[in-house]
Amino acid sequence: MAPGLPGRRCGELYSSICHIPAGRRPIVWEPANEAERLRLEKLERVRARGIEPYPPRVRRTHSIAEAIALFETIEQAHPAAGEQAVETTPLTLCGRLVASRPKGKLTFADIEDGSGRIQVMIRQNAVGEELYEMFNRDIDLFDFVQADGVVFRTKMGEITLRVESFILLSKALTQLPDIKEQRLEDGTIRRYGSFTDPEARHRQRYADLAVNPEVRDVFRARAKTISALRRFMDEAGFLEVETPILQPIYGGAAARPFVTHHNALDHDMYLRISFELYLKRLLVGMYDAVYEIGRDFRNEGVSRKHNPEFTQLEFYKAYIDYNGVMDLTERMLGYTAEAVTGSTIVRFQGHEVNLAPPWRRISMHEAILEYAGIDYAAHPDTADLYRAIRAKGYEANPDHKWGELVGDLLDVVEPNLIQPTFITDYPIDISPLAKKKPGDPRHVERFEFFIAGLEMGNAFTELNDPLDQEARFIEMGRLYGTDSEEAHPVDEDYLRAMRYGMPPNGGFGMGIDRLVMLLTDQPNIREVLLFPALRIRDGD
RNA sequence: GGGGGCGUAGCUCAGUGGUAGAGCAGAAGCCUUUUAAGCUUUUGGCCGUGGGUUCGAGUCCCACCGCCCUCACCA
Repeated sequence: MAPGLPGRRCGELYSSICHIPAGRRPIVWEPANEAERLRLEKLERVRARGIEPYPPRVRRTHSIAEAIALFETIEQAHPAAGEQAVETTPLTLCGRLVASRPKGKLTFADIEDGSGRIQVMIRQNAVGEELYEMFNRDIDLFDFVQADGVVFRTKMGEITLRVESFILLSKALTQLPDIKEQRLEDGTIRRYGSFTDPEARHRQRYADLAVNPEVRDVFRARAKTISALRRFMDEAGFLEVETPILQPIYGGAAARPFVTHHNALDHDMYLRISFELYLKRLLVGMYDAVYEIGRDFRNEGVSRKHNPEFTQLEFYKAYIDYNGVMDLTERMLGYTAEAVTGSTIVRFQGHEVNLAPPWRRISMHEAILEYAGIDYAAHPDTADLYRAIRAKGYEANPDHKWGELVGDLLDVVEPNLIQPTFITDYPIDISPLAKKKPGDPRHVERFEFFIAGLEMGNAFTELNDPLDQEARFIEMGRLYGTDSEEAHPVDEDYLRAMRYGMPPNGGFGMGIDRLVMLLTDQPNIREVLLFPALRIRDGD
């Protein structure tokens, strides 16, 4: 905030407290509005009462969920208590004040911690006039408090902490968006007020999480997803490894990298765009099955399905081909869906999909014939295929190679692939790391799989012929040679590794963010990233 | 990068070229079993930023910034 605007007085006050020389005042927070100014005044008033608003010591005997469970256990053990009040022994709870209903010398409020929410009852008689006044005058919504008391059930049937005393744990100087909840007869909760602006929610995710419990649930599901995948891989006999994120040569995908610079070594480095080439080196090193879960970085546009950094699972397993990878994929996702949602049947944006194996397997040729009505095998000439695509009314890039035109047709197919589907056997010129299909020089043993119209992952029978691989790298380099931005460097060390002998193997890569989108029914990747990439903006 | 939409109080949103509004939050008062508490009173605005048209712009025009959708890009 610029000097001279309202609230400056408080900034000056803080400057003087901090002994900042005049003219050298650093950036000091100043209240942005009347509500914040009043909160700052309250903080000073609390200090004036001789109370530290951010005390170093906390005591908590139970989480809120534990306290409620404890009460319910006691209540069930004394069913004949009748009119006799049932209550717990004294305990201490901590949490954020999220609702307050003062009624004269009695106040009902709600506090919330990470485990849940409970009503607290504060009576002037119980806590004394001074504390009671402080609670109503100086404690605001969203402050953190610690409260001692016993848990009982009110006349209205609400499990409640009857407060004997309390202390302020942390003063909130900025108000969060206020959201009220009404519990209906059937137990559902109706909410009033909302914090929904996606920009504000993503730039200030902490506020989003603080007031929107369902957003917290999304990231719990994300954590469960990753831990289920890891459990599945571990139990399937895979070794979890970590490979370099900072790489001297990037590869394994056709994406533009982020470039950075190592000062001491004085050379440029790249943030990885895939794990592939490092993980396959490990098969040369005689691990039979490896996987990695981690972040990839691609310097491309952002969209509903793309974030510049995203989380990927890749695995490579010796002595299987892409058919074996499909078997593993089905089982892995069925297992993960079950672990996260309790069922293999998942609802996503109005669709109901069943992730239980087996999934449909259909070749790219058949899929394009079925959904785009084009028999691309009947058009082996690039210009001919281009005309056939245009004749059907689809867009096509005239500069694309034959295999790229085929790949483009997948965009027509994709929205139709609602139930989990493996699309198999891709054109070779868009698949430089996959092994050729026997007896078919134009295709490789590769599949991608789609669920609810989303492309989820990519896998092949991995190419382990070092000379074929070298030829493909050179072809790639020639292809992209005209465009330095997309030039693909030849990874000589990777070729050397292959020349030592690489076992036949099947490899797999999957975007975990998209899987979380599917399992949490979120249509936008930003909703499953805690801090999605946003343009830098003043003040954020 | 192209096309479309949006940007007004802390939050969610109204607003016809003519005095900037509502609900909730906030403040003051009353209230000892409330629970979206209630009743009374009330504070709060660079209408994204900068130009322009006009007697007069939140509103119309242009540019820029940001967000959303979409296309392109993206194995």
